[in-house]
Amino acid sequence: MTGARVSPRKGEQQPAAALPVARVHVDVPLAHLDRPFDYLVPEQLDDVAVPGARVRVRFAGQQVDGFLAERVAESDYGKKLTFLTKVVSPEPVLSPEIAMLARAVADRYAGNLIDILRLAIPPRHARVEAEPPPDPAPAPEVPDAAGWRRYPRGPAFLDALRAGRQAHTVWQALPGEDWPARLAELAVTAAAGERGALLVVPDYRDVARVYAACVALAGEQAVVALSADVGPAKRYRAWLSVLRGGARIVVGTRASVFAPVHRLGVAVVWDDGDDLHADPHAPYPHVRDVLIQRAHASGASFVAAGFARTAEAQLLVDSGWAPEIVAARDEVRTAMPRIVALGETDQQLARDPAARAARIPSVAFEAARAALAAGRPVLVQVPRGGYVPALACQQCRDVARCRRCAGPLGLPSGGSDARPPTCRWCGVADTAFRCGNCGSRRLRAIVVGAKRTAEELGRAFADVAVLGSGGAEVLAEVGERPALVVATPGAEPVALGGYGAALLLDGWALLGRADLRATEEALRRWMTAAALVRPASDGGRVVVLAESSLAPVQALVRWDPVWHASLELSGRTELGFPPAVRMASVDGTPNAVAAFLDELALPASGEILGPVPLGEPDRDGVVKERALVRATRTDGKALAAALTTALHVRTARKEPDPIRVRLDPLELI
DNA sequence: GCAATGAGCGTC
DNA sequence: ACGCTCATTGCT
Repeated sequence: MTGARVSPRKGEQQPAAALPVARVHVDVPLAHLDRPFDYLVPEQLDDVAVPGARVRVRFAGQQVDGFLAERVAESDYGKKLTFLTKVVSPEPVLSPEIAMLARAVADRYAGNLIDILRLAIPPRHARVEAEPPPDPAPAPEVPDAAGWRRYPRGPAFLDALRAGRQAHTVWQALPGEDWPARLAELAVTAAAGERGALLVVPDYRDVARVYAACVALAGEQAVVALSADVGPAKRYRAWLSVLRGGARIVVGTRASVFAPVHRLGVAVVWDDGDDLHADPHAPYPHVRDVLIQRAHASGASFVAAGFARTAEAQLLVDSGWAPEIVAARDEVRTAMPRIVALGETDQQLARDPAARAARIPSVAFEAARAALAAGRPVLVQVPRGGYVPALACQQCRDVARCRRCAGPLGLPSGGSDARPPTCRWCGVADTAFRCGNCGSRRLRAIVVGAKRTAEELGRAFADVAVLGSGGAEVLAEVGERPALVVATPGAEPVALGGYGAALLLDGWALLGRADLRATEEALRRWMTAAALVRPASDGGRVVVLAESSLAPVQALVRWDPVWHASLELSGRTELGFPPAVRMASVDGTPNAVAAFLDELALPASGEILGPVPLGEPDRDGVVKERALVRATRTDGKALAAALTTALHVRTARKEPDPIRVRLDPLELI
């Protein structure tokens, strides 16, 4: 045997000569298996088993998909390794940058890496992968950015982008702003300096508008639109052209935050308060948070932009991390429509019999009539169904809050009317409610219903076309002619030349929601609609049916989103809610929640609220529960780590009842 | 004293 | 969902 070459037996595999160990992320849904596993690379697969490739491996007796993270010289596993089964494709779809980002995001949300990778990397389409890549687009010219001169710090920000300096900002767009053009200018400025740009917007209508604006400045080759709404082949082709460096500018919806843009220069989120920016699948990452994480890791600039401002964006401004870009008050006054608020007491009904039948206040009726007479469309914003009713103070209409934890009070469902109002968060009944704002002891249930008003409004203007936008049928834009455009929030079509007037009829529905973000959301939706209306000097008018003493109503009338966001943030700080603290909701069966909380090793600042019952019994008669867990922002990482560890313990023990953990959830009921 | 059977657990 | 370990059981 000495000196004899050991020839491999038939069918026996040999490991690759160099870097024979592949570290693989396997696609299994169990939390405690969220780490790389080592496999041997057979010599036949040596040249295709590249870092970032999709692979298949045998794992616990099954063939599973995975991503090859890296090739290393040896394993520290200590036992015998199995060989990779196959390399699905040598396309390096998981770049090191995205792998690091996905890991950071998974950790931030107490989730699995593989769940993030499934979101970040679209399904493969073999035929598209085989197509020859298009020629890379040349760097575009620096665009003219005169539109940014209306904002004092705007040109300086563009200078930073052009020079490739990292600069973060929170931008408040002026009413009527052609914001897709402004975002395109940011992106093309970065691209002119051979850097990439990522523009993330709430929905596909916005993608189409911003894409068109970018193409107008930089040409078709330089831009791709990423959205799950297009077919798999088209989607993978667009994504691959980003991966291969063909397109520098990406416009997309929430999953595009992970687009493998080369040399990212600027990452922008438009309207970060829109709940479409929160991914609905575990671990529920939010666009704004991911882009902040990404800007931090890659040296890119970050922009949160919108007509309104969230408390989260306000915190970025207040902390000094993202100095704001806002127009001067004079500029705001010139750009905005005339806005009036009508509370229930000021709603003098119109004299016109048809308008009286529609229960439309005369001010609103007159605004609509004047706009239609001038040949312009009128926007009517009506509420969507399905809001959770809550309790409010009879006197000042402030949402009734729990004295212990400041959660919203509601009437316990299914019981008799005699039961006292109970906190939806901590479950404590409040038998002696007293309003924190005005001291009144009387409560009222908040009622929803204004859709009929809009329908009847059509009858009041019998000879005018009524167009609907909302639900399944959403209009992108309407023309420059008289029409009543009835839309639910988020589905407002853009009007060429602007609306002549807008009637915002959903005040009670928006403000009455039993939600922490109800006022912020109301203002955001109103501003989004009101921003589509012509300036006051051009006859533009907005009527909102809500009490003018309320903070979001005042913020709308004065067009002061910054003031409202500051107020909102200080309120949340006082109450101990996000973004002032880090909070997690923990949902599951009562037993599962109790066992999970028992296992949870909270950081020093950690605190548990609840659990409280959640909704109605399911078909097994079990009422799910929700607990809220909070910690200081400094302890945010420790909180996420503690939640992750507790989840590991549960999946490792194969506990049958699942626990759902969401960090900083949008809805805190 | 030791094989046969099954529950539990890690998964490379 | 496979396949390994280890404990318990039952029989010599």
